[in-house]
Amino acid sequence: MSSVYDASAAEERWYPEWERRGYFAAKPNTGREPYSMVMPPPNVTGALHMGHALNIGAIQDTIVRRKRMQGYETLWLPGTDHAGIATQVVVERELAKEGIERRELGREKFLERVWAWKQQYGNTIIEQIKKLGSSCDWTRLRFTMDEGLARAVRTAFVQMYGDGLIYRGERIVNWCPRDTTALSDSEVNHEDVAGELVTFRYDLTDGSGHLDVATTRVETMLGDTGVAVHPDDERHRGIVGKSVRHPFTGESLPIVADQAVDPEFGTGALKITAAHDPMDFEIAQRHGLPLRNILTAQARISDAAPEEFRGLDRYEARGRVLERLREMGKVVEVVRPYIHAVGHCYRCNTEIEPWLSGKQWFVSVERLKGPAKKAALDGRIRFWPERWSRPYVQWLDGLRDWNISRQLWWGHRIPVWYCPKGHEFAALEDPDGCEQCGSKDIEQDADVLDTWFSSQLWPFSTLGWPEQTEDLEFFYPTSVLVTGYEILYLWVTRMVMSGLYFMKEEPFRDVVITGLVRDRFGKPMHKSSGNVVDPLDLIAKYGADAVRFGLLWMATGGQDIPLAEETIEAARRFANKIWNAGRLVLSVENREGPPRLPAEDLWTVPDRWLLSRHQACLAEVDRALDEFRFAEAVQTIHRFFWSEFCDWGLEAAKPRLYGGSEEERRAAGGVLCWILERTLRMLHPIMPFVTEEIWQRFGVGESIMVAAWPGQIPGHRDEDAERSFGFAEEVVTAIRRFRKAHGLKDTGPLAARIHPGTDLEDSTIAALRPEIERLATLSALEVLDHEVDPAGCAVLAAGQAQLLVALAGVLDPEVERARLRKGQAQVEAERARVEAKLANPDFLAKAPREVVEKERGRLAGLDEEAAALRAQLEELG
RNA sequence: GGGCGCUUAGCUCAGGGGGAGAGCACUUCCUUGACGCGGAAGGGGUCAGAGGUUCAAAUCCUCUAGCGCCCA
Repeated sequence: MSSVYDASAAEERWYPEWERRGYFAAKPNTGREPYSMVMPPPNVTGALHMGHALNIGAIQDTIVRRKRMQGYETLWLPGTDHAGIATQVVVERELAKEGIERRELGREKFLERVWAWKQQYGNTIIEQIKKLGSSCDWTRLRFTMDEGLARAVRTAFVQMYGDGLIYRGERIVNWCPRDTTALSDSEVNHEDVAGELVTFRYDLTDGSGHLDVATTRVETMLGDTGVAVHPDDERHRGIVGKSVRHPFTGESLPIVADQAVDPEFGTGALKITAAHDPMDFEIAQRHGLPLRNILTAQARISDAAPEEFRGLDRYEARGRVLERLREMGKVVEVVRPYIHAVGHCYRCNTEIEPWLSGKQWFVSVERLKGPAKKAALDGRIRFWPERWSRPYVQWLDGLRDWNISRQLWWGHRIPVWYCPKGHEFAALEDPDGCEQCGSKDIEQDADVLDTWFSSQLWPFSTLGWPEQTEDLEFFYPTSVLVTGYEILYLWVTRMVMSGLYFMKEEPFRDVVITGLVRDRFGKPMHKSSGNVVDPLDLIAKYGADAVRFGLLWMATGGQDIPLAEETIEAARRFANKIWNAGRLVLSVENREGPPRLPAEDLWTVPDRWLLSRHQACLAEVDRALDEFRFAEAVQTIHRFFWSEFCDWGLEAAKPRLYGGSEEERRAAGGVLCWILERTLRMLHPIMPFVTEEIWQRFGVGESIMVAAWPGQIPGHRDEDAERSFGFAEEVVTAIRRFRKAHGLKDTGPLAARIHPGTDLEDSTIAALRPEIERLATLSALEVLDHEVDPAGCAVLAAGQAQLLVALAGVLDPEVERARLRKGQAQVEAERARVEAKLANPDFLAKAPREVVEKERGRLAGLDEEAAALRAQLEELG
């Protein structure tokens, strides 16, 4: 075994081997309890980013590998999402390079191109996910446009349509002029923008005065068809029913009164642009005001506006309209900059235009949101961390109908047909004629469904729904879902609603919400900011195990993670540490068969101590992982392995390994071997490669991946051993510290004498003298059966014992005095604190007895230490 | 406007009612037969501020300030 662990060699060796042996594949009805999880499907257009590395590579794989080892029939189902807009844009861009426009090509040819693109590039991210070591069931790989999933989407649509949950209506939608499609409310990001607030003047047609209105989109006044005021607004009493004159068209716009107007905003008069604002639209509907759509799909001024503005884009028009109003003396005020929130497309970040785009399909959410809310309130769906359940519930409370029409070509086409007689019907199979009149002249709706309409079905459509498959029967509902909070509303809520609606059961029990991986300064990673870290680069540099371990180390409490590369680097060194500990243990314990603990009567104090610590570690790791607290699990393992197993356990075993009898050597090696093997299993879900690489050398099974998760053995907890070894550590540390204080070499000759102060100390010294001598590199540790006059010696603090080191003339008394005074200061500070506590009668009366006892014991120890230090200083003069 | 999170060592962050922790960085020493990607010892913090609850508060409550996010 090389002294340096080679991560990439292990990765290349084991991943294909695991997959080849079928370890990743789940089987329904094996008699085992199911544990299932669907992978949030990344976009086919996507490349692996740090979020995937965290969610998929670190968290999800850790969960499923552990569950698999725990004996569950574990399914982790992977797949990709067709990502309507994103994919269409990618292919359009490709066509543009050839000078082709999508519409010239036609729908059918265009879709052929998209499929061709998907065949060629759609699996890129799948291959990248494998680099993380992800143990998903590739035999069940799904794509949201697969035949089976298309069937599921159609079934879902037809069922909801038949149930009256899907309807068609004409309303203002969120329109992205770049992608020329409508978006749902969830796909719009509101961002503050520095714009302008223009107040301009409409003259009353009867010449009796004027009305001032304010807007941030002054160009929309080209589509104004009225003005509204609040019915109770004193300022505007008497003008309701009158009208104003449009400065460009000369048309007269009625003044109406409506409760929806906010009298606090601006002058309290609201210009009504019915075709370009949702609230204006509603007011217009109530008062019978006309609609005038002055924008084209590309957000240019349409022919419905006065000629001088036609063809301008919305921003040009904004300037031109203001300029013209100014010329006419109609501008009252311009506030600039005016900070206000503007909707942006979540795919391309273009400013959204509220727009009337003709009839669109909507999902009515009234009947869906109640059950989804109740599932969380009743605890049938649990969020980790719990604090996410409130935003989930509140979002459902405020949820409005969901626009599912997309004016795209790539996606699931809406399965609704129309005939010339005005009939409309939804159908599972492509129909030959109109359901109602039989007319052959039918036409399918041109639009496709929102991508999220298909992904909301993911937890059951991937298992075969609407067919009652074995998979569906066995693995639904799934056990857990892991995702970032950025798609909580877009996706998680909708899966719950549709899972409850179609399956009558919530789609998962636990929802683990993770933070976002940010750059080292806490800024979001963006291509435009140039701060994107590629997980594949990190894997190449540090190994997949280190990336996983490092990410989990940082993944605390669902907080965002500022990516600290040093932590990944530290994780790589940890992998190397494990490797080398493995080398040591394997070199001394070279045997056949499973690691077996030696008979209990052969266990020494260090053995019992290490077994106890190992047990404590395992209990803590189990608890942390059961509660999805990955960082705690990682910290616990790191501390146990490095500080306890390596620094103390292996070192304390060396006297027996290298200087003991054959029986001692075998016993010591056996314990280390047994603990290491189980620790590897405990660590395998997090660091699959290095653990497999070492575990294979034990020759105890075909793969650690299919080995059992180590069970807890509470009987191995041993408080006596912990106390005893703790005392030995104190002695060793005291001597090392003394040596450093005097500038002595760590390995120079030094002898010490000790008189144990308690039975426990006595037995510890009796049992561990060789270990203490080795760890403290003492030439000898002499055991005294009585206290002695410390004249000429340094007295060191260790428990209740008298620990003496000969000053032997070579030591500088000044240095020794400084050392003692420093100790005195520390002891005094600590003593004052403890004494004050014990002087408080309330503390004595009300604190739990063990806490009081602990403080008393502490005070006694400090008193002795102080006395010894004082005596020492007197001795030195 | 409503909600949520954060503020702890030089840096990045854990912890979450009873002796302030980790990684990195820093100082000093050590080629001791797993590892120098290592070992040993050490320096460094009125746990954002103010009140409150409690025998006891970094931790619970209230408020304030700053930073960030979500929703309207």
